[in-house]
Amino acid sequence: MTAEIVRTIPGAQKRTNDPEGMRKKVLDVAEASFQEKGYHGSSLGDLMAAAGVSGGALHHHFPTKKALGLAVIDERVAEAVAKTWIGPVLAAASARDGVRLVFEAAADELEKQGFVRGCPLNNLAHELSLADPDFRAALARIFRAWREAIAEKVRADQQNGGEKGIDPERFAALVIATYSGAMSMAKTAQEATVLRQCLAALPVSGQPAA
Amino acid sequence: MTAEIVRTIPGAQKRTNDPEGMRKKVLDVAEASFQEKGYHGSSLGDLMAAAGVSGGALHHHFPTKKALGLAVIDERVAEAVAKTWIGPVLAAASARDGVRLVFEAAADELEKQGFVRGCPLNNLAHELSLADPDFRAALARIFRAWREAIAEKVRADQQNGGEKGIDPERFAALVIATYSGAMSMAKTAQEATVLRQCLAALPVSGQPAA
DNA sequence: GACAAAACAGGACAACCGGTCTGTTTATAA
DNA sequence: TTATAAACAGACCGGTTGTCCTGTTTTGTC
Repeated sequence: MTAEIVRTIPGAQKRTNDPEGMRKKVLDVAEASFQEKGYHGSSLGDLMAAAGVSGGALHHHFPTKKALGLAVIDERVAEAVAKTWIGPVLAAASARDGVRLVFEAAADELEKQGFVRGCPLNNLAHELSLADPDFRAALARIFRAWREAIAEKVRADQQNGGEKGIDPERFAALVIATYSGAMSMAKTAQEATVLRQCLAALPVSGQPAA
Repeated sequence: MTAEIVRTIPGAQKRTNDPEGMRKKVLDVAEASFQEKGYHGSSLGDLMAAAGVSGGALHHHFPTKKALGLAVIDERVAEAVAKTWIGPVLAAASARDGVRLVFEAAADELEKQGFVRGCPLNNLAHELSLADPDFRAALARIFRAWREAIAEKVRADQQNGGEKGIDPERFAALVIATYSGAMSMAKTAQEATVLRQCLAALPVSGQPAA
């Protein structure tokens, strides 16, 4: 054992001018393109050009287009739902408050951008759920985690004496369905007002009346 | 003016063994395929084979694939929404009753089939809204007609002394968004229970509580 | 029957897509 | 230094797609 001490961690290679790896760049471009043009509407050639990546590099990190799609779903879409929905709801004073905050934040964001791309999860769910069982399973997992997080928040509120008289599972289903459908309508109409209308009609405001 | 009286209407020709026209056959096949495999996922070759139509015939009735897509949206999807939603709601005793009936009918149908294809309008809306302005406009028209029909039913109920305390526009937005989102979740989970959960959480039952 | 236009049939084509293949560079370990 | 394998580069190929083009048949009009 006259060899020197290893000074680099095996498996953690870094490129000269690419400290974070080319894989991340591809995922960034793919995530954006899948949302705007869909999975089938995004060709690998387009992604390669947009990311500045050669065909060999892309094939090295993602052997097939399906592998890239699954990576986007598992790593990016799931993270987006966790960041924009699950986190804020769990951090809010109550489930109802959290839902209202997220709806308002989403509407504000859409109006600020002036362009509605839709919900990443729903966009891919519609296109890929019936096309491939693996895609469907990956998307269903995200929906389930989303629902369970909201339902669990309601149960926690109820143990603290709040949110009486509502069914956790039903509330979670209603909230997610309404949000998804409202984003679908907003995307088609290219207008965010329907999101605020749905929020006002939901039983999360002062007067739950529709 | 010695000519005889015309005895046939110009432009209303009929084929020998095709009394209803080949155009209808193509629309039937395209409508079904677009819903299951999407617009981009349905190749003209597949449609030609499924409909038993030659390329020349298809090109004669629909010069481009986009023309076929617009025809499916304008003639079939709009009609489907009118038949399964607008009609039953207008015929019901009240808007709330109508919504509940349609939700239950949809859930029954899904459970009977054992397979969830999703809402035709939403499926195409997600795939085509951002892809083409003409598609988006056609789909937005259907959404708008859907919303206005439900809102108008609520207003009619209110003039008859019912459905007090609810905003017609908000109610319509909530109902359609919830239905669309619930169908999206049902499609991804391949299960119809979420539809019944959303119905129970909607303010159309005896106890509107979520 | 003669003529014109619509309604089809079916092949051909250029463009594109996803995947594969063979090199070349770079980093790690001995 | 040298061996080794990962990280890329870039050309290539078979298959598919949407569209177009040229014939042939049917339908309606004079």
